[in-house]
Amino acid sequence: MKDFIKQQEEQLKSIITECGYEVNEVSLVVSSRKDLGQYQYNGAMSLAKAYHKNPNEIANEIINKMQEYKDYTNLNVAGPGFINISFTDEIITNYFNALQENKKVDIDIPSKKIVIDYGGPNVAKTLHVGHLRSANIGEAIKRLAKYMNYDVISDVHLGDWGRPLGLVILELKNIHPEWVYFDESFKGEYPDTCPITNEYLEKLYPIASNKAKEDEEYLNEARIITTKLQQKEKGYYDLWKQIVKISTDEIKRLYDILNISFDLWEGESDADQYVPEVIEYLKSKGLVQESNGALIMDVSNLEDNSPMPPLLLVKSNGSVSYETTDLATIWERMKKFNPEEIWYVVDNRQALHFEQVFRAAYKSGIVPNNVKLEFFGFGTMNGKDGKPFKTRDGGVMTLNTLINLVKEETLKNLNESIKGEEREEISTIIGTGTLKYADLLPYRATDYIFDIEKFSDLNGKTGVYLLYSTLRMKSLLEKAKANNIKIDKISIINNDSDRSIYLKLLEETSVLYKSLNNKSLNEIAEYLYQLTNTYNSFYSSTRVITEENTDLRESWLVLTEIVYETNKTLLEILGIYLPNKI
RNA sequence: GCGCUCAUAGCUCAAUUGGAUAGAGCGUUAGACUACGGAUCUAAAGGUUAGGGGUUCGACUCCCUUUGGGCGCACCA
Repeated sequence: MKDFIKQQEEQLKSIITECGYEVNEVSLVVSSRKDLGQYQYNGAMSLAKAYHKNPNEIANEIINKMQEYKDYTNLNVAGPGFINISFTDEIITNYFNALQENKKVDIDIPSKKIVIDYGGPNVAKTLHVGHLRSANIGEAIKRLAKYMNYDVISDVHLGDWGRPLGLVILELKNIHPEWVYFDESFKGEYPDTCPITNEYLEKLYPIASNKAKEDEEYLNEARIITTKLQQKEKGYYDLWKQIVKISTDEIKRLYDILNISFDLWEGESDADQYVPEVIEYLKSKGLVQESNGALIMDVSNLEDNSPMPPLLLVKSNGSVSYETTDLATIWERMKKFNPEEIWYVVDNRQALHFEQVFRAAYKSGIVPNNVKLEFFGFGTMNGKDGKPFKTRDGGVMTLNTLINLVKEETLKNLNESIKGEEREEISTIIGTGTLKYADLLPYRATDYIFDIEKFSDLNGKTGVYLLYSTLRMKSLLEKAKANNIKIDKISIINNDSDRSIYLKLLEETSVLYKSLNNKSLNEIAEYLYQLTNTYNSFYSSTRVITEENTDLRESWLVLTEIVYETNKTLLEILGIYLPNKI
């Protein structure tokens, strides 16, 4: 069914038209002066400009017409021409009773086909805190878009084709030169299992990376191996396949704990097969130049007020840059899925890189102008010192460690009656929920400070608080059902305490639209808290089950059910699991 | 050097994209309740929105400028 506020906006629009004014869109917003009304309409001021009239006069014409309807109470005009509107309890309860039968509000925006690219973990490198945001924010954006009926394809876009792999393979070659992978004369079948464990693999990369920083020779060898790998040279390529497999298994394990999943597990290597045709294509368009032995493409514009560096296609040593891989990935996605938009949920620091890649894609015609490539950057998670979050001894904090940290903090306060395996499971669910909620609460693009005690606070704007409160609603409903109390229909709004919950519920749809529009989840996270807090305030002042007025008791229970269902839906959109108990 | 970005209550973050009196959480102070799950609820104090100028009915928001952070500037990804 149609959203209540949308219905009201349409009605108001026709009222304004009747008054003789033309408006494109009428938007009702929650009042910033609750003492004057529940909602406000600010359009009289802009109409005044267009019609050269006094805004106050226009506002009064509009409310005079509104008086003819039975939906409103306490209509008034204030200030330069703000129209304040309140709705009758009757129309509100009617709406929610109808909604209980129809379940979901209509989504009235056209569906779009989207490819969303987030996560971006690197094979052979340990997942660290930096990977949390992309995965967490990206996952929630994906879920939101799906909820809003978009046709979404998510792709993890593994970093599996660059120098880190060359480094790791070189290190293995130095330690185990006898392996068949490194025997050029080897003609047989390579083993079908990986010769090393993932744990060992993750230790290798930092070692190799440090060597490369100090030893030019070593770095050059790694470059050569990287190039050979990219040319799919036997042995190297086979070993690489094994490495990718064990590494991906570990990545999947961690993402699974975090309730993060992907439709596609493609990587840079999958786009590699398109690189030659992409470069040929660019050449045929006359867009490729040689510079210092490398192939580059100019992506500058006349309007640029600062120098735009060229896009590096092929490095002077012959290996492929990640600009080209990203371009080839776009090429592949256009060919396979032909999406209307491609979204990138990536660290803010990559803004320039994607600006270059997007320009190249449009300039060359790989992407037509009517397809939108969008970069949704996110800020850094910092420690209390305002610098990127580290372990106590200053090392890189792995995602695994971070999850365990939050889990331990959760265990400190977890109900003693929960024991054994269940205790383990529930603390993981609450810990990750806490972590994810805290990460989604600030606006996507801002840097924020990670403070574990604050995020796990039982009493603040936190994931634990939400989960606890939501479970308490559930338990209230179960208790009512156990006592055979009917939960069917709302007939009474008692006072401001429950009315404010209904009003808060009316805001849900606009929050979802706004959030989708901005690709930011903080609106949803904040709303979830507000709704829950409004409900808790009611809960603490009201004894529902023992209420003697059975109509009132039933109304309250239905209200509880709606809030509970709304919380469940929104937590689901944010990708936060609701445990069975806390 | 050039560019991007940020600066809001003691701390951590918001602000419907230009709307009325800038809001939350924590912390502080003062309260409520043998509780349908207390891991709760109520209230108060706390602000020259970094400084200055401009645009208009109206600015945290847009423009200019100063100061101070963060980040990025082709052969790492």
